[in-house]
Amino acid sequence: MPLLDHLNPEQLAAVTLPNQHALILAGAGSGKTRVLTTRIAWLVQTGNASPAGILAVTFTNKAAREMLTRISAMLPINTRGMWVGTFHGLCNRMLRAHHRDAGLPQLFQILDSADQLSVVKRVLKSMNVDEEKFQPKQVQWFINGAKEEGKRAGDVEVYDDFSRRMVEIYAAYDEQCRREGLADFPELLLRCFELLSRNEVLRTHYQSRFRHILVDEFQDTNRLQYRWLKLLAGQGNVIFGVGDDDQSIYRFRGANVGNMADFEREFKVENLIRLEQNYRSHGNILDAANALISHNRRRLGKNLWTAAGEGEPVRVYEAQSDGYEARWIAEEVQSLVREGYARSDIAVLYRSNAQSRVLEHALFTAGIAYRVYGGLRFFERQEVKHALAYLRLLANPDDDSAFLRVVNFPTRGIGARSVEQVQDAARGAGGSLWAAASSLTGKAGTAVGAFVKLVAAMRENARGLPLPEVVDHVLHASGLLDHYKTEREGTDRIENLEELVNAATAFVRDELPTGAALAAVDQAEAAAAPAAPAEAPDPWLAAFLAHAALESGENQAGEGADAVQLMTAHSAKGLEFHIVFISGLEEGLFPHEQSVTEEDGLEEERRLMYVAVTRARTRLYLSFAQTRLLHGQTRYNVASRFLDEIPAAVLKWLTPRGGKLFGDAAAWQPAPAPLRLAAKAERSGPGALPFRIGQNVNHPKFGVGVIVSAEGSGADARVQINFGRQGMKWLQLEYAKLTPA
DNA sequence: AATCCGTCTATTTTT
DNA sequence: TAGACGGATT
Repeated sequence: MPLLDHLNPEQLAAVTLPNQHALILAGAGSGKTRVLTTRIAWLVQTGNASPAGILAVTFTNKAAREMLTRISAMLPINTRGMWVGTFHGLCNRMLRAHHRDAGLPQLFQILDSADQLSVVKRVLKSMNVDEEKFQPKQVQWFINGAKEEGKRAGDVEVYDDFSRRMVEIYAAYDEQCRREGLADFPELLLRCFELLSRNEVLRTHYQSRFRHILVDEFQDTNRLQYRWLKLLAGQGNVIFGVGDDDQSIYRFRGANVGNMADFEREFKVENLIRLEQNYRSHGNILDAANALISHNRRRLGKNLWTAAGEGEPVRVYEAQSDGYEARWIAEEVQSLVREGYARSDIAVLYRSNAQSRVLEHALFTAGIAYRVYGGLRFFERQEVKHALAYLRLLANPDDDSAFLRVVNFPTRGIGARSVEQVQDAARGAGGSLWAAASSLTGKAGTAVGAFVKLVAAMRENARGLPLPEVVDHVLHASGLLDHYKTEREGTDRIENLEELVNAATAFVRDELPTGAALAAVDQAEAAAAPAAPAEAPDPWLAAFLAHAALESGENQAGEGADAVQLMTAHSAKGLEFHIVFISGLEEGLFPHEQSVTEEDGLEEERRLMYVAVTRARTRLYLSFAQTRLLHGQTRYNVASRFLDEIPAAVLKWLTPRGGKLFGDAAAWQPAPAPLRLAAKAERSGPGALPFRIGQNVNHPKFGVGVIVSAEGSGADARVQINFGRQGMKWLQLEYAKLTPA
């Protein structure tokens, strides 16, 4: 079967497994997506499954899209009947189809994290809660955490006044969302889970439909997602899970690697296949990765190998400072480009976003085009959010969040007190702001009345128009375009607003089968759903709004440009590059200092490093700096322990190793102590200190460290030394047996 | 309604 | 150090 050509034995075994639960441990670069998509194609082609019997779930829209594209290339069928999408996308699809059973309005709106935060703030205000004690972010975190545990406010355990109040806030928040017809991200999951567990008819319907459930990135699932899968699997359906416990780097947002082991145990998985052949990296890079990850205790176990040669050694560079490190990277990039590498083949990775600054500066100075990942996405821009708020108000007048966002934007003389009046009236009547505003201003002439009339007119004029024209009408009628025309920096914003019309056009054209749009279609075919009401609101508008919330859009323009790629190690997951720089390999930074106090934190950092290392195809650079400016202070760091965990045999030090004079000594200059600290040390008297600030020293018990500061003189002389993982210590010079390292 | 100023904070992120 | 945010000012 041509479908199965060019698969290696393990991939082939995985693809052609019988209809039983399976867990595929897919190492980095082992052809995971290929196995997943070929498995689906194989199931359909052999008649083991019908397209409609397949549900495949991923974490990102990008991954879902990629899967659909590849399946379409392998199978000459319409992939429409297949449910391929993100957890949130699929839940949204199900909730739209059964909104009545789920207790949601047909046009419920989806809150992204920022929207959710503003609802939380609003609730806190209305409850007169001290925002110092109950910080909105923390409340949001609490609510989402509870939802991901499958708990409603009534299910959360209360152990003190604080948690009691927290639960009250949670309850009030959920009530507010219900009133406004809103669902936040975890709500989509939880609501869908509750729908299926409470409604036997629906559960049976979907259980008998999705005979094959395929899960991508199993290690990233949270508890609720796992339970959702279990529920859908029922007794007879088959789960095909693909994941890599060594690449689990999202525990901080609820991912639970333990789900893999639980799956294996609870489903009595007998088919466990390891994909260990790596098609991405050269041998030395894999050796480095394998050795590094072998320091983790809790693993399912896996060792990557490659048929490619060992390739180049892993290059290591020690810089005096973060600035020097960045400059060196820029120079190296320049010579690579001269060698013929495309800039886009090169990635510079770092642990935290703050590090991008120096790198950007160096690249900019060197005149190298670069692109930074992260930052504001298209649908998160304020002008786009404003436009979407008008659209939301058209679709659902009860959406107070949308109302508040645009009631006075562009400014139309509705001040805080007018808004408060409306809010009071709404509270009194138990209705929405929109309802209160319309009844309050029966006699027009007031500013609020004008706003109500404006939106009502917009709704009327938009009725029956195709989606892009609805968007276009709203942009004009709302005054958003005029507003940004008068603003100094408004040109970009206007472009984005015009882009929103394009997005709507593209949305209608492509019907993005990964999620939202199909909801409208499902509605008709949903077995258990009652007939749609005669005067259905524009399903396209609702679908587009869901799309905007679920898929926040490209990070930035310039996607395809030939530029060096700058990103965090987290964002690099799933990508690959010919050349990879991992910068800032210092204790406290990578591994991050906050991680050592967390349970299993260090192992997660190591997995993150493993992810970073395995992004490289042909060449990998590791670099660190002796000093780094952090929060406006110079920090003296020691090299990351991760460097020690990579076998010396695969490393090639470009600078003398560990400060000792190895190799090309001329290339290495001792770090000059920053002036401020040097002066402080000098105050203790000339000759008092046989050591220099910033110097590497050896301590018989604590090992190698860096002198960070000093005080006192003579017998009182003390030095502060950063021993990295041993921590920061003050040592009395007289007693401490320090030797230069 | 826009601007200024002081205060606070500072891992990682998708949906 | 710098950037974001909230409150007070103009």
